[in-house]
Amino acid sequence: MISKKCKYALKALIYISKNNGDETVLTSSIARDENIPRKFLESILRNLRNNKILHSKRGKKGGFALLRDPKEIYVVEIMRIMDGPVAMLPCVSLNYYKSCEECDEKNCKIKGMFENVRDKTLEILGSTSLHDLNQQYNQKEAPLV
Amino acid sequence: MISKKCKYALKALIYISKNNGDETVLTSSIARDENIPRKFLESILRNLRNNKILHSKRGKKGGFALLRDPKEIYVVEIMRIMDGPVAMLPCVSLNYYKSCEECDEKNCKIKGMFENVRDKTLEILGSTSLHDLNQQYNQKEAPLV
DNA sequence: TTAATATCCTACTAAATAAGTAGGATTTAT
DNA sequence: ATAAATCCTACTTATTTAGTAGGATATTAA
Repeated sequence: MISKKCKYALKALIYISKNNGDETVLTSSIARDENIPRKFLESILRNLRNNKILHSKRGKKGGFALLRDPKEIYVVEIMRIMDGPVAMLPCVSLNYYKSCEECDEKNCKIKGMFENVRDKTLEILGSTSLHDLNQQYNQKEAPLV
Repeated sequence: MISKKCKYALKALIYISKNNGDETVLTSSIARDENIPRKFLESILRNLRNNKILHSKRGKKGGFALLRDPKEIYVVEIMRIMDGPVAMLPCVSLNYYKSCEECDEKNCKIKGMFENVRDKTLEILGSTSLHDLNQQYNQKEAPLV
């Protein structure tokens, strides 16, 4: 499971992508339309700004906007910022590797399988952008060209 | 990330599969060889017994054994027992479905992608058995026949 | 220049989950 | 009878999750 924080982040970014003229988007608009607690959302957006996904403008007529083209912001990047590792085992994480300590990694019987899960997961999360999600992403087994 | 409890369960079951003659296997042997705290492991094994994965024998010469052929116990079943849902969103879980409440499921922009992740993940976890894991599972992109 | 409107920042809280530990009751083989 | 197991309940401690509270700071526009 991803955290609510992470889900809120994705929803908020999709919202900002959609309303992305030269205008910035208000925290309060996102909070209202997406049913996200405003103060909680504030801290999420500030976190995304600290991680160079958003930029912000303070004061009246302020708000948030994307720093990059929505076609170049991939879901996996957001998930790593918000929740950390995507992998199911610490010893299999590409970005947050940690040894399992109690087990002998060379002879671990479950590592291979979870590497496989990680790869399949990253194929999707690493190739789906905010732009894709706004296009009503849907590509079950047969991707439309 | 899966919990340590879940990882311990998998390691223990693989261990039991391996040592599976007519003999039962002792909690203490597993705990020693796999570096798992014994009392913690005890409760894990009892949980697996309650869920019809293991049967147990009390008293001297007691221990645990599989109730089924290791070829017919799939990783996904163990993960669901120990950690609950495999999916990344409650509204996308096959076995633990829950609405997201704050969002309109019909028009959710992230649901489709996470259904996809779920399907790819289940393809692996639902087809890998304890027997497979004992055969030093490894099938990156090119599965050996 | 002042009022309104935003983001920014720190600290706090409450509930749930994770990862165990403690201590003994019960059962079984010898 | 005794030793060796599992069984069971309750407790603990730390971490994470999901926020809330209260104001400081910056910006715009009248």
